[in-house]
Amino acid sequence: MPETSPADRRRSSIGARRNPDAEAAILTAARALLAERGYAGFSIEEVARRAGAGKPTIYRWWATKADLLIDVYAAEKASHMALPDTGALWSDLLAYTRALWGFWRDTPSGSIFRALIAEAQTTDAALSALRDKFLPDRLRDLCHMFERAAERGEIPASEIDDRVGLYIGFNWLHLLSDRLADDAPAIERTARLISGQPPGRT
Amino acid sequence: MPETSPADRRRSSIGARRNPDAEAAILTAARALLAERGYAGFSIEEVARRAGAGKPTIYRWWATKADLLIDVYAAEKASHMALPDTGALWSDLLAYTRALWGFWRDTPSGSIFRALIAEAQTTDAALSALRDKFLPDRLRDLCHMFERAAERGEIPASEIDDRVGLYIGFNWLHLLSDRLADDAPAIERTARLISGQPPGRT
Amino acid sequence: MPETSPADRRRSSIGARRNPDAEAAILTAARALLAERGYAGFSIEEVARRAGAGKPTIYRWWATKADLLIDVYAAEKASHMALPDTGALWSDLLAYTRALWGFWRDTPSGSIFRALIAEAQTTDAALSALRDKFLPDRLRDLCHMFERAAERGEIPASEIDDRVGLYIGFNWLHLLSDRLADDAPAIERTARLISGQPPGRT
Amino acid sequence: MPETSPADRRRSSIGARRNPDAEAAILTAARALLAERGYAGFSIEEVARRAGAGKPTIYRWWATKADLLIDVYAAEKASHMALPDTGALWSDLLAYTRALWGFWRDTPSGSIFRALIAEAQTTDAALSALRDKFLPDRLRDLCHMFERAAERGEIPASEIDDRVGLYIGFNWLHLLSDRLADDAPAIERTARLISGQPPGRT
DNA sequence: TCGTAATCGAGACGGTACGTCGTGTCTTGCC
DNA sequence: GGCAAGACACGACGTACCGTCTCGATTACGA
Repeated sequence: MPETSPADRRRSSIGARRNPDAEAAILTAARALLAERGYAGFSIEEVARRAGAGKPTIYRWWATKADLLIDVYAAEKASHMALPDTGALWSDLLAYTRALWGFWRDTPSGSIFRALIAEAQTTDAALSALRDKFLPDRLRDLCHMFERAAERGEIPASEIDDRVGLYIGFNWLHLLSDRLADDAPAIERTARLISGQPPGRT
Repeated sequence: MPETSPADRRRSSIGARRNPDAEAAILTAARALLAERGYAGFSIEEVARRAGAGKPTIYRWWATKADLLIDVYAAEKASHMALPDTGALWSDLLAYTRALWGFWRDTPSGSIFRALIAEAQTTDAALSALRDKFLPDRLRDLCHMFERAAERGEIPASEIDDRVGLYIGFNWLHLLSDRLADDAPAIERTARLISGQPPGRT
Repeated sequence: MPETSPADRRRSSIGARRNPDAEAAILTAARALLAERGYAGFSIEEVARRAGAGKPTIYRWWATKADLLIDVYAAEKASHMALPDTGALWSDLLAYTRALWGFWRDTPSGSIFRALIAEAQTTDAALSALRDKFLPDRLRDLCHMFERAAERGEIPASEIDDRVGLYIGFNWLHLLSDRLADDAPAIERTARLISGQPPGRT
Repeated sequence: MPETSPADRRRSSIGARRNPDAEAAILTAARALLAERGYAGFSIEEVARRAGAGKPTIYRWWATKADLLIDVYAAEKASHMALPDTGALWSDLLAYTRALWGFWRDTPSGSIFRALIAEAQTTDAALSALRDKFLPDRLRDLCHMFERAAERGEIPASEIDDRVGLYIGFNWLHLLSDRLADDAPAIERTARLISGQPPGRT
């Protein structure tokens, strides 16, 4: 009697369409791998191994490593980060920055994002994905915060994009150079600079 | 008569010490390779091939890829970039940014720097080098510009580091996301933001 | 009025039984593929692609690659080769060999046969098919020729099988080592050896 | 104290030249793999795994699978098969055939040879190797036997090549169709046919 | 007359192997 | 001891097929 092996839970096709189980397993495996070994240890080969998936299944749905990283990051971000609304840009920035840096430090997200940027320096497709797909999304998210500030008269509407750019650059710099310690005073000073808030006021 | 064999340009040991010819050949080859093929095509293997060097020779003198990249970038930067002194921070920034972006666009330096940052996301040694050796150098250079502005009363001395940080982040962001086009108005607006210069004045 | 959509030539099920159109399309595609790309390029995947068939349809009707190859070869051979009857074994062999080699050279049949033999070295099922189904068929065909010769007293009846074996081996050797050029004198000499015909007589 | 692990017998480079240890390990692994799993289970990947060798090392020295198979077969054959010299061609053939078939049955050599022929139907390079390198070697070996017979007057010198061809085809046919049983009477009858020896004489 | 059953095309699935590239280490033999 | 050269074990790359699966549609046939 051929007993059903307990470990025999091979995931199979569910017809001529994408299998959400496989997708989930792959994203989970990718996330875990980045958490454990960072970009250096991140390979499609190992993701496939952990997900119990075939490499072609990964390549079928994610043309480049960057596409996979973007999906992993998106899932992560959606479930963790929310834009604050404190009533003032500089305190919004303060809150958001501390949350973001913590998010980057304490979840795999920091590694994922670093991987994504590194990958973009290697592959043209990844660079395009970063520039044309990922960055605009981030920009749009953050713009809301600055638009509210503009509506409140804290900053000129014409400076929204430039200030958002400064803010993103500030965050990238600290992420990429591994300086995400929660240095509250420094973050506060920079938040004031970006929001145009003179020091001292609360 | 010592016949000059046409193919006989093998570079050999000059005794028990570093051969500067080999070093120069390696740095030159690395620079050229990054210029032609970017970080994606940059490998120790190929550098050795082009330099007519043995791989162990490279590993002997540069423990990591990042060390090699730093040397290549240093040689490059020294020979090209000078800090402007126009008498006002915002016009200093305008001039320097346009020069820097042009430098990054038109020489291999942009590729080299991108490679260095990418490498730092892969290798711990490279990350340390970037954070502890490379970044402080850049900071120090730029501080002079901002210190002069502080002396002129354009910005508070306490904000120098934060403004320099903002400025570096701004440049990194554009380099890494491949947006180095010479968009003069955008650069000018950002220069004003960073220098605290209200729009409209010259 | 049943409008004839121009692109609507999808072949569908005709009920709970084998669709002869599908079978024909698959055999045709397999034949064409072997003709164009030989055994190296012969894959079930590609056959399905060309035939516009689903892979399971192929696997349903032909358990192994060899089964498919046998069917393709059978259809091919039936339509082309006839046994000569010249009145003498050695001239029968001469005629048949030249016809066979030409057949192998000028139609896909050579490729098909080579594929079949190669496949038999990989798969046990194919080996069995070759040994127990295919080879006996060939033997039986050729035996007629030799039996007639035995009746004419050209060769002893006891040697029929051995001589047929020699003849088949001779043909296989030339097919598998890609030496099917129409070298008339060599073929004639070998035909004489196999038929026991002393040289010089006609 | 970093004790040397007992399993730490990684084979390394011995300088800029071929390492005979690696070569031997690869040939041995290839032989064993073919013995165990036949051509179906023979892959460069698995050979590398068993030999503790890198795939590039194999590809460096053997451009095609066929080249590797030829070397494995050659080593095998040299160490096992010797040409008999009984004083009569038909008994030479009898002895050699029985030895050869036994060799093919009882050592991996049969599998190796079958693999080689199969491979030649897949890859042009393998076909060339078989036709231009391997077969001529076999032919030359066997010719000696037939030349001696010609000197003794048993067969005409003009028929040597043709008879050798018949003999090789006979052996191939039986190898490829898996009929290597030691059927002494059939072998004897065929040996007589090829050697032109009338039945009954000793 | 209408379910049931087996067919069809399509294509995703987990895998294995392909042949290539780069890694960092090692050794040789010359200088 | 530095040097060019290049072999070595390793492992990732992205691709091609394998043989299995599940789908939704299309018929034929039996209840």
